[in-house]
Amino acid sequence: MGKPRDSLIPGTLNVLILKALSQGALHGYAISKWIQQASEDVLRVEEGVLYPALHKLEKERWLRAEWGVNDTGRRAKFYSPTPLGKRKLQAEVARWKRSSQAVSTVLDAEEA
Amino acid sequence: MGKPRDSLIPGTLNVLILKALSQGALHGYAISKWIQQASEDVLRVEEGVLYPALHKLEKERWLRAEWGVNDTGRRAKFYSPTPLGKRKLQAEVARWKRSSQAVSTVLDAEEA
DNA sequence: GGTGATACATAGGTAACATAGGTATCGCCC
DNA sequence: GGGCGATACCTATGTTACCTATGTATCACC
Repeated sequence: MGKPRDSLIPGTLNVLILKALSQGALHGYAISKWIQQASEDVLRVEEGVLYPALHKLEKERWLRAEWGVNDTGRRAKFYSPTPLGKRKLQAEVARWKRSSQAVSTVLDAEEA
Repeated sequence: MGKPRDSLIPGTLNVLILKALSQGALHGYAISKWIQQASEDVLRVEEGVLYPALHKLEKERWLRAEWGVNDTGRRAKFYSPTPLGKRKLQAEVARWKRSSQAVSTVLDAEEA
């Protein structure tokens, strides 16, 4: 089962979730759609991956969750970042930039 | 206090190895050093991670291995890419660019 | 003869993602 | 009123891939 990692780059899901919530609370399904649209359909987060990740982030107090109602009247669990989560977003974005830049530098290297 | 060093981005090791070998055969230890230097010391590949990865790539016929002697006269196992490995390098570089660009696009998106 | 660098290797643990299922509501169309 | 797709949540299991620790051996150097 757990085959090639095609869709997501492992290790990036948490920061993508935090980024999705940086503009305001969203429920899980909307987070998934937001990431998909913001990435112009390159990134897809399957629900079986998203929900366990949200539960873990809530448990670690990066996010807090609250049941509510969406704009069409349906029940949904809305997530928003805690202060810790906001700090983590900044740190994780910086880490991504540093590491991904390093990888790109290596892959662009004109070998000597 | 050197530069901050992060663990590898999961899924990038194979392509980094292939890139290291794109200009000619190298032995394992030299691959590790090459990646470290090409990334300006940001990326570091521990030996316990590198050697199993090399064995796997050899088994999957991305690489072939040959025992030889390095320039100081020591025995070492030299790896070089197979034709399959060369195709995989191109494909993996393209996949990395596409996916990493998508992540960066999302993380750079305007916030509220 | 002790230390550090080179060079290879395996073992055990964990985190993360992929896949596959499951429940339930709602709107729409036939 | 039955079927279907979209929305919205959830869990269970499999597998990969990396992390850490540990081991062997050679060689240069002081």
